[in-house]
Amino acid sequence: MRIGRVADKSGLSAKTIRYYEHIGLVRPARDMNGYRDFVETDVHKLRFLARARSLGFSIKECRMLLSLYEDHERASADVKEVAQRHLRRIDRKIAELDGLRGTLGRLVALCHGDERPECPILEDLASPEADGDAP
Amino acid sequence: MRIGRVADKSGLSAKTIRYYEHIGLVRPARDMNGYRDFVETDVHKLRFLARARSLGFSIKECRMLLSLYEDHERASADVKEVAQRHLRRIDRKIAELDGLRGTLGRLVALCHGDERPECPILEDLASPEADGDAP
DNA sequence: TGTACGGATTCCACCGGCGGGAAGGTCAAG
DNA sequence: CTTGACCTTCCCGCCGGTGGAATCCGTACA
Repeated sequence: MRIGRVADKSGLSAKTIRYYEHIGLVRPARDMNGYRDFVETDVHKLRFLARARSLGFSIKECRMLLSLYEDHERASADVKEVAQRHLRRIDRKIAELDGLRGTLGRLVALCHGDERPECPILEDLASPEADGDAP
Repeated sequence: MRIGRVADKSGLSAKTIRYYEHIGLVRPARDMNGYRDFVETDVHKLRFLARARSLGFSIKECRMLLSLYEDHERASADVKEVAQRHLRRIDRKIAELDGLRGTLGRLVALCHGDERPECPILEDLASPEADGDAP
């Protein structure tokens, strides 16, 4: 199967699939003419990768998950640990963004947003003494 | 004032400050010996940039905010729009991460995390038919 | 037979926002 | 005179690809 078809079936772009081969995530065979020749297991792998990436796992984590997937002697604890680490990272990121949203939301609410130059947003940026929470 | 001192005062690294000069955010003078020579307004600008970056604004947005800051004829509406766009971006990102956390959290909860190879996480990655929400 | 076209190949460059580190210049203290 | 703390420029690398150029391959059609 050629790369275009695989792209359609996996949901990844041909570019991305070539990149994944480049970094060793898949190893498709080659035809006489030099074209990549993917078999079903390659497609399956690529779908796995697409799904894992869509859940926010890094390439490195995808590599680990893939090798766990292919290791039928694996312990589910190992998989779970990878996922939990990612979950904690997501939680940290959400907390960080929530903080930003709070601060920024307060500033935006304070700004009149009219033709005048006075602007609490710029004032905060220019002198971030406090957090804007003070009474 | 030399770059090390400015780094301390602004909270940015010397590397970052050089980079900001490179992309035209600051234009410090130079001493006879070639060293950058920052004045107070440079430091002020850099603190402004550090604060804006810490709120998650992109470099491009920082550039806009800085030019609005320096334009005393500005309309606060323009500043507010930049901030609101960023706010919406943050909200989208949070929503996305919340979705990931939901899916991933369910999968992690389902996984026994023991020595056995059975693993709902890998099963989902291998065949993402549904979202895991179906009864 | 020519040729037009869709798809494939390679390679190089670029994105943001820096960080690391090499190779060297400058200056004050000891 | 040397040490050490600075400073300079320069290029490479990170992540996870994307875009584009130049070049093949194979088929369909005139």
